[in-house]
Amino acid sequence: MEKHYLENLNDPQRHAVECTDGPVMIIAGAGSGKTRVLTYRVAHLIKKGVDPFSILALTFTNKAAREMKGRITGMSGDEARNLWMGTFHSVFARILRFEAHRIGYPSNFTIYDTDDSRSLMRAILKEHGLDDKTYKPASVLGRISSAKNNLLSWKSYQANDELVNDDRLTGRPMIGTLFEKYVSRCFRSGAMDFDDLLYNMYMLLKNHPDVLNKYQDKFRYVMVDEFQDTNHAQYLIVRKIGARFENVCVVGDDAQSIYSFRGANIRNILSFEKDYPDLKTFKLEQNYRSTKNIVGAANSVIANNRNQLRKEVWTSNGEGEKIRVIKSVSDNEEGSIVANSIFSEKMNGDLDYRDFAVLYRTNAQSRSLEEALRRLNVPYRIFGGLSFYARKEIKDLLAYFRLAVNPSDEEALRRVINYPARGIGKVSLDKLIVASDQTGKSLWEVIAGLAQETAGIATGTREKIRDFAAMIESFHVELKKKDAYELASHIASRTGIIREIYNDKTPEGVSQYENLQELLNGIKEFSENGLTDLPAPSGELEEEGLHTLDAFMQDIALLTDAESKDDGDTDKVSLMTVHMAKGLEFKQVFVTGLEENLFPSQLSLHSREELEEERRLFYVAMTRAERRLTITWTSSRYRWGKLIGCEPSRFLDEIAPGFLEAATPSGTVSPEETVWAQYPARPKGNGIAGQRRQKFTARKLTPVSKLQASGGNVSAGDFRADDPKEIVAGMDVEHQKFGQGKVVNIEGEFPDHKATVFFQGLGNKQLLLKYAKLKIVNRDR
DNA sequence: GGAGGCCTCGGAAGG
DNA sequence: CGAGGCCTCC
Repeated sequence: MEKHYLENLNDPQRHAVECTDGPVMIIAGAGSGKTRVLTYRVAHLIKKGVDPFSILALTFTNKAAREMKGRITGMSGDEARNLWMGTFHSVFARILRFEAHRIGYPSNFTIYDTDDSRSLMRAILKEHGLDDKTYKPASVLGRISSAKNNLLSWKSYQANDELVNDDRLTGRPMIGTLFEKYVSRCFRSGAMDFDDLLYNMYMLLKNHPDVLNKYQDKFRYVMVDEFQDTNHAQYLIVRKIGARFENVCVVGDDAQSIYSFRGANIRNILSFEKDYPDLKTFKLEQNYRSTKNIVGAANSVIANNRNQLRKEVWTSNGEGEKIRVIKSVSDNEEGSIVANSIFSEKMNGDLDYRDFAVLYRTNAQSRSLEEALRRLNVPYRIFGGLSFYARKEIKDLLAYFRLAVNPSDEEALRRVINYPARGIGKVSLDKLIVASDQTGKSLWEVIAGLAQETAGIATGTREKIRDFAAMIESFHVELKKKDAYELASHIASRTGIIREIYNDKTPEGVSQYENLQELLNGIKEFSENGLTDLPAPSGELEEEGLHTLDAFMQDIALLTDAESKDDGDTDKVSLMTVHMAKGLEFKQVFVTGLEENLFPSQLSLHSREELEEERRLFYVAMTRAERRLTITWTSSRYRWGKLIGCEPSRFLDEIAPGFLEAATPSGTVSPEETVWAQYPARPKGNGIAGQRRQKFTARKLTPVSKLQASGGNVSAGDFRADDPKEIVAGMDVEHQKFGQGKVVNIEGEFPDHKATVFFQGLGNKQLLLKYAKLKIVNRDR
């Protein structure tokens, strides 16, 4: 560590770092060096001789934990490895596995992700004959989730008049019962959902004084990042763990609290002051990120919020450019203005594409922006979207791994009992579930101990079920004998998954196959090196020997980071929602869609609290910009296929005029005037009411990254089918999914004529020509 | 069992 | 409009 590392800090930052003992709250304004203070504080503790094993640092995302740990390692060296630094969920999962026996769970419990929870809830609804329109799984689970986050058990829920009344009033009196069923099904499956990791952690500490004692004693220093995002359960757990030494340091910014919709409770900041009377509060108010114009404009907006802590963010940076506000007449024009502006500023300036970000309130807005960027060949990357582990093929294989570790895992079992197809159909499965319900046994117990007389399942099917159970059992037995990679690849081939997907020669199939290979490669790397992020709860060293599959599976459900795979070309414009942009910074930022009912969202307009959260969201958006901020809005846009008129957002009026560029009238930065000229004809400007979208906007998009990933020759966007009447035997044709093939035969009469087409690698396919979209590649016979 | 049709719904999203 | 879930038909 550098000798005078404290000199890298300004006064409030340094005070916050040096004040290591006793309760501390750091209110960190946007761009004020929050991460720097957190990392320095931990490094400082280590420097002072505090054992890293006794420092607990909790974050919300894996990314934040990873980055911070990396930076601390940079300052303090290898010792940082022993820090307990991770997300709330991963740290608690680690502890819960260690103490699982206390609460009746196996230590290899499964962690259900949102899909698992949903599928379980759907199953429960069906079993109870409840209509999933009235009882929408996601909304029922939402009620359960917020109960758990407020530390309410199903019993307390059912005993709570207010909640029960609410449910009766909304016509869903069964939610309390569903809560109970859901919890017992999870328990029977040896599974916890994300909320259970918090709920059970709290109950573990509350009901087991010796356990509480152990962890209070162990964690002498506790730190919490993004404190404004904590929910009630997280808050109480932190308070409990920190109760012995009271060396609890929380860092946050009330002005950037944008997650109340998922349970974050901004009042925790106020409770914290009440709970710790000798609390020391530090305010980081100097912004190092942005120009005076940007900081001033953002301040003027957030000043409209009534609920906030007093704080004055300032900067010694230069004035910079004024904020641009640009009006357009359609979402398409908004897109071209943004794209055009990026294109020309990249040309004229010292900026790379990666210095630009385009932000929006809702994902649906990305379409017109993408189209515009693509037309100018501006490379971009969309953040968010499907994580690697959320892909179907990955989840299928992981389901087998989950079963190998914990055969009681009902969701995994249901997912793969007939995938790849092995003749155990829906009817048999329903019978098994009925048997499970009647006996109170888990689905696995029913299957594993399948009695001769079980509820009228045919002998042949029973045989198949037995084979399946024996296969899972054999995987289970191998867990400790083989290393993760050996077992994983054995499972992949023994179950037939690999073969199934290898035989699928469609572009999708090929990409699925590559993804499975990537997963297996990751496991191989784990087998060789291990990858545990957190030290073992007891503090002793990791056991020597094999890196087994169950060890690999421990944290995998918690790795939900959206894919951040670089295809080598990282110089791209970033497109993302404002929520995703929190914590990031860019030299130039475009905030789009500043219209009433969009930003602020119309769903936020009925309460002051929600409107203030929207305003904080806009504040977050503005403060992402370092040098230049551009805000756009349009007077009409397509929403759900319909063209609607839009009014400018009230937030625009809240920006103090002194920070704004003189008004830019609509069309001043007209695309036609500049680079547009070089590109294919585009209908003249006024996209106002009535005008249909042009063909290029109606086309389906294939993201640039995907094109590259698949070798550049998949162009779903350009696929145009030919008239089926023209197709005759002998032609070469192309199918959107199956690729190129040769028409072997045509039978039947138009419009019911059917073609037999031979596709390379796929064999003959029967295609009804009135449905199958075929493009003629070669008319020669 | 799988593909395609029909219906519904529509805010943001970490673990 | 487009995605996702369920249902139906072959």
